[in-house]
Amino acid sequence: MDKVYDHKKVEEKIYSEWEKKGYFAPEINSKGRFYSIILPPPNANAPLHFGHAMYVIEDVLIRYHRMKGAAALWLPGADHAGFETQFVFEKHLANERKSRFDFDRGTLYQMIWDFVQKNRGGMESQLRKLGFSLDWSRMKFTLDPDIVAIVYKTFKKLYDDGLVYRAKRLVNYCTYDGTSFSDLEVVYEERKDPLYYIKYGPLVLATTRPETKFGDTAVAVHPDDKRYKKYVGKEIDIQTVAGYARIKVIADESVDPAFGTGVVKITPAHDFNDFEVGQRHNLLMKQVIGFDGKMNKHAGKFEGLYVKQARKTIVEEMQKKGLMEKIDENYIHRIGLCYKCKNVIEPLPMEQWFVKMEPLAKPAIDAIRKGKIKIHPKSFEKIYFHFLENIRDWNISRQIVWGIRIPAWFCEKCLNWTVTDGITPENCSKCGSKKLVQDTDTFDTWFSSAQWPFATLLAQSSSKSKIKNQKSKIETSSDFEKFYPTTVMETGYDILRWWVARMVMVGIYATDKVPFKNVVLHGLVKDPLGKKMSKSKGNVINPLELVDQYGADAVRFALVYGTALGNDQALSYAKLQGMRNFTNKLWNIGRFIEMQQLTTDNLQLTELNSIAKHESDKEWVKKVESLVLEISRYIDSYQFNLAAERLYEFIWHEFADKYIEDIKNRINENSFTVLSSLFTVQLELLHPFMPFITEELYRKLGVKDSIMISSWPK
RNA sequence: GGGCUCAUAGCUCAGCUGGUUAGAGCGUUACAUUGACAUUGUAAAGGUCAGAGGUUCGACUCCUCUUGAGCCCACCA
Repeated sequence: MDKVYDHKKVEEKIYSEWEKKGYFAPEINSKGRFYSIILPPPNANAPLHFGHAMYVIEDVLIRYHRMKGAAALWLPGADHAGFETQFVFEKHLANERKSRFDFDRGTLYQMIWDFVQKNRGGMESQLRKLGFSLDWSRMKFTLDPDIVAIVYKTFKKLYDDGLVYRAKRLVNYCTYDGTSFSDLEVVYEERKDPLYYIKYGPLVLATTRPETKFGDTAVAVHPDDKRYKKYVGKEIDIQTVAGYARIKVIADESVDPAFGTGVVKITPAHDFNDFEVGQRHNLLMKQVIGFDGKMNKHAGKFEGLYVKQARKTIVEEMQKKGLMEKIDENYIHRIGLCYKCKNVIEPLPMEQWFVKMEPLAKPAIDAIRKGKIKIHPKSFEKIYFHFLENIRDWNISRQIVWGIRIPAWFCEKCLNWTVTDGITPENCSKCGSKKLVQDTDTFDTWFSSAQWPFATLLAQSSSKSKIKNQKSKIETSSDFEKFYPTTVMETGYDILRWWVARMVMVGIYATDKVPFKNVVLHGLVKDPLGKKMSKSKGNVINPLELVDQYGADAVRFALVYGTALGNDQALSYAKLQGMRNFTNKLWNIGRFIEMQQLTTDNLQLTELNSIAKHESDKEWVKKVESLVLEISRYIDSYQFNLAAERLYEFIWHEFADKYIEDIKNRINENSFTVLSSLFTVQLELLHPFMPFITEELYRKLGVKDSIMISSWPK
């Protein structure tokens, strides 16, 4: 054995051997326990970031339960990441001075498909380098035909149950990216903007958006506001930059009498609150801003101006005409931005597909309350409940091509929509006309992601059953029956609402079962200075570079060591180095044992108990016995940091520093058997965390061909 | 406005349902070591566990408040 452990010599070789031997595939006909985790599918198009390296927690669980005898499935997948990917692709196009509008839908889709296929393997090989024991034979992609078929079925079911509806509502629209977004995809930023006090006939109102005044269909005051009581219900004459107009004054509870002058203009087509006021008072919706971000024909001479320009021009004109009472230049408010391109989100009225969330949210809330699903750490339950108890309907259509196209056809004759489970209909379901046009929109990526646990397993079942028909009858059980609900859903807490909550809702709806029994949430990995890693800050660290430098085992161990579940951590080079040193320590314990040149059987703890002769040896057997219990308990309770810390402490500072030093002077065959067997046990305990070096030492010491076929010590 | 998390040795952090002298890594100091390992060992210094109050026989650990840091949600025209 070399004096120093070199991970580069072993990791890749070992992983490919494991994969070849099929160690990662669970025994589907097992009579024992089934254990399953679905990997949160990384973006197929992007390299892994440090958050993905945290999936080491899943590998720890899978390897642990596999060793304990469960048929343990860890199913990998890749996400098409609809908008994210199209966004990247469009940047790519822009570099070539092209845009998506230069291509027809089919061509564009094919181009993105090729683009993604080119990049796709990267992510998969990175997962391998991290040592993740994923069952690659069950790999799934969100755009696989069998997955798409399931997504369609769910959509159809939702539609048939009246939970999907199409409506003209205000949506969060990014005029730069040309698509609408869900509420979660809007980020807010505090800004200082002018607050304009505009004269409206006898009234004065305050607004930050004078350019939308062409879309005003009412003026509102609070019902109890004495100042304006006499106007309520009446129409007032106002002078505007475009001439004279009449507008209705209404009373609505939502108006805050203390804000500005207590008078608000109501623009139902361009403000979420105004839209609701408009619904209550039956107001007209008048759209004055187009999807291109420019003022439309209702803005008169301002038509064609971008919102910003229009605002400036209108303000100037109002000032000239004496319609501007005053301007408060220091008004601070928060405005919604596109999470991706950071342009201002424009609330625009648009026909979209929505999912009614309340009926879905209720069972999802119950599932946690009744303990059918447990969230670890528990403190995240509050966030979960808060989201579901205040949930709003989900806009699931996106105006992009990269994704699953919505299976809905519009009838040009009767204007009705025909929804199918994916099959192109020949006739309109209402009037029978053949003049059908498919919706050009695609699903929000998260709509398919929300179905991931059952979709992946159901898709596996169908392909498996095909094999079944051809071959034998042994394969009576499908993946879905065996592995659903999955045991654990492990992911970053930052997507608890985006993903986890939606999986629970859609999962229960589609399958009548919770999609998983436990939610395990890890924290964010930040840069060494404690700042969030982001491309724009330029502080992104590639996990694979560190794997290369310190070894996968060291990186894995560093990520779980010293950070309690759900807490963020700053990457630390000192820690990585420390963990790399730990691998070397292990290596040298192995080397010490090898150098004794004594052959020995590797005995189980129970056997050691009876053969150990020396008092001290007996004690160490007991110590390791209780270590086994301790580590098991820590893993069972998702306290991975404690398991790692304890193993580190014990192996290095107790076993190596004390026991080995003690035994050096009195080595004999009996003691040696105890020592080396105990080391084997420790390797087994460590294996879920550090799969490579434990395997290499196992082989070097001649315990077995592979640690993958050994079981958790008892 | 609401919520969550965190404040423990110089630095980075552990410390489960309250119970012996509060722990680790890195760093620091002294010594040792060509002997499994310098990616080493032994030893040492270093903390009134943010502050105040409360519950308790007993609190770093539970409760309340205060201060400070970070994050999330909502959103006011």
